[in-house]
Amino acid sequence: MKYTKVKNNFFQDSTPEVAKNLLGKILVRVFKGQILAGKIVETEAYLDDNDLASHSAIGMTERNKVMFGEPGLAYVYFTYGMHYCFNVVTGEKGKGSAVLIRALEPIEGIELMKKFRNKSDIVNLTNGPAKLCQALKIDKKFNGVDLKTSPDLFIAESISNSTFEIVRTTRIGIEKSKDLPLRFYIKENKFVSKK
DNA sequence: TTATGGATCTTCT
DNA sequence: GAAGATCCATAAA
Repeated sequence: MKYTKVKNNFFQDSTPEVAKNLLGKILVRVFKGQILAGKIVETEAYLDDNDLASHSAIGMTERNKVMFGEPGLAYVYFTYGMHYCFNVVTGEKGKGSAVLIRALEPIEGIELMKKFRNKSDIVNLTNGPAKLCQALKIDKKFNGVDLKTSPDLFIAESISNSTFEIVRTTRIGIEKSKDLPLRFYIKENKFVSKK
């Protein structure tokens, strides 16, 4: 296999730590034998404590229960009547914390991504949480899937050892807990959704 | 180039 | 019945 999955304990660290460590890693999706892969360039942490913007802040519900599951699960939710967003469950089981993947840099399967997105410009393929779900055909079927064992959706180690600068700032697209510095992205990367 | 509003539907109150 | 971890087309400047 060209892509090597990250270790099982990768997801157990504190949520901001995992959010930071996810930068540069590869999100791999296998669709009907074809590989769709992208480098993770932007993430946001959603905590279990003192974070009103997190879905888990209201306690466990039918919608967010996956967030309270074991680290390494995929939490995929539907929002705004038309969009999916993809998260990775982190930290301790039962707490309710996760990392939202906000943007990717396409690596492989770009033609298929263009087809799914109905767009031709590469930058617009995966530079947003709902866009990357559309490009990789991630929908609610993946909610609760274990990224540690799933053959068709997982996180892989970085391909090159190239270093990059990480920017840490406040999250976007939310109304509560806006002041928490829980958004991470790769500096100077044009696939980041917003500066 | 920035601002604004519409799409569209699940979940929770 | 209201809001939402968004995106896109269109309008205004």
